[in-house]
Amino acid sequence: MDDRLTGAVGVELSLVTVDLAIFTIRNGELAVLLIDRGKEPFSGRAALPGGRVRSHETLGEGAQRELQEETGVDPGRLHLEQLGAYGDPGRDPRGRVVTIAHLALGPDLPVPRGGTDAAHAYWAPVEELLATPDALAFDHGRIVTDALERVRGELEYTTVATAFCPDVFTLTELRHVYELVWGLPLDPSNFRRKVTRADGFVEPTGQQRPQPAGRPAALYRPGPARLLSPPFLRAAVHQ
Amino acid sequence: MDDRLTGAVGVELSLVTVDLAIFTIRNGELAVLLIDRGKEPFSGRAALPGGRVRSHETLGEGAQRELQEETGVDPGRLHLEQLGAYGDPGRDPRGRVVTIAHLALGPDLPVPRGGTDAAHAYWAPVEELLATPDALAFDHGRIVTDALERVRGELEYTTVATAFCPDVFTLTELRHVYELVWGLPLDPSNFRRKVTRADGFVEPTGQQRPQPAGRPAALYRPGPARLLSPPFLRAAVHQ
DNA sequence: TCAAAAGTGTTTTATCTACACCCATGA
DNA sequence: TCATGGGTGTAGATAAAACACTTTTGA
Repeated sequence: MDDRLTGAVGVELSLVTVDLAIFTIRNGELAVLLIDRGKEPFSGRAALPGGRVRSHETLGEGAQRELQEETGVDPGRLHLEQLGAYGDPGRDPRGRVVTIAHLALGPDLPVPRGGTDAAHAYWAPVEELLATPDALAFDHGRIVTDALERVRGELEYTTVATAFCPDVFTLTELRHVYELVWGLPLDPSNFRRKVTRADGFVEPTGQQRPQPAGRPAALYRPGPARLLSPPFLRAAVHQ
Repeated sequence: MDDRLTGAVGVELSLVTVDLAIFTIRNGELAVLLIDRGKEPFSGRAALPGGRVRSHETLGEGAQRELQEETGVDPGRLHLEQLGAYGDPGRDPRGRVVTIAHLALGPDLPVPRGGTDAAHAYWAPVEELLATPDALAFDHGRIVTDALERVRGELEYTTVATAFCPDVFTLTELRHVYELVWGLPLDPSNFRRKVTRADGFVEPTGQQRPQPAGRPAALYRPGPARLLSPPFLRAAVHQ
């Protein structure tokens, strides 16, 4: 990322990168993966992981490769989608850099190993980050905000919430995902009804998991459906 | 768009363009603006309007400029949003070209004037286009498909449908937008109720418009709301 | 006065919300 | 047997779907 963008003035070429907003739930809060930049620009500042798209790969493949490089996790276990392109002329002081931001969701992942060019990689609580949007390098604060808004919306009409859960999970765990991402409490019994009624959202495994206290909980795995019908609306019309 | 992308191999630079899927409703059907390409590659094939992003402008500004160049319409009257980035290595035979596809919606626009590098520009019915997805150059068939799916979804939970209407419109005209985009009939009375109940969707002007036959219709203008609450769900659970 | 399109009302049905209540387990 | 969390049932409010019905105009 350090090469000077020698002005290809006539042809107006750009450097194209992918950046990743990788969310997970750790210690009961929503967290995003950050790296501490070891190089200029923004040396010492926190940033989203990312890197150049190589000439032979698609944008999605580039994002998947960076994802694996930064987290060391099998990308097949993560939900990955494109968020959007960010290309304001001033967003990178080195010159024109257009980044294709991606959004990844995963279960509580192992502490990431340091990426190739990343000195440190660590999970940062999203809540703190939103309070100080300029804490991140480039326009990455904006990207995190947009990514979070995307996730909040997608929980309403898709089944991606299961991407935050391990292979098998309880309905209480799934409800915690909604409560943490939306930042509001949900009625346990109504949530259970909606999830089990929605076709293909979750499938019972037939197994149970003992709890620290109380009745053991039934375990479920993700179902085949990607879209949620009917959707879960987070804020009904409340006059 | 004709310059050879002389391989900047070491630095892997890309040409960044914007492409526009501009939808309107003409003659009772949904139409998208196409141009006939006059140059290689895909000379003679139809394509979406678009062009290079200039070094000083944001992606949105580039899209807005292309929009004005192709349609000659004040961009303030159109709804414009980013759709997504398309950058598969093989999508342009000249080399790596990443395009940031945008989506624009507008009322029945004047027949577009030919753009700068576009021999012809014309409105093509979307329905015919979907039947022959390979009719378009590059991956533009895919972009049109994705754009249409985006519009269909946004009608459910936003107020963008008014972007298809002129400054003032009747509720029947607004309903026709939904019916055309979704491709299914809606109950007029229930539609009316939902629209007028939804806060900030439309505002009555107090005026009326005589109809070719029957009672004159009340005229409305777009309201201030951008999000629709509660949303309009197109296909309820019909087990 | 008739046709046509706008606009209102009503009935039925489904769904959401809130909350009471029961179940299964460990201590 | 008690506390704890999982899980079920139910009554009232709210909204959606279907469709009958009324209103207003031009011919």
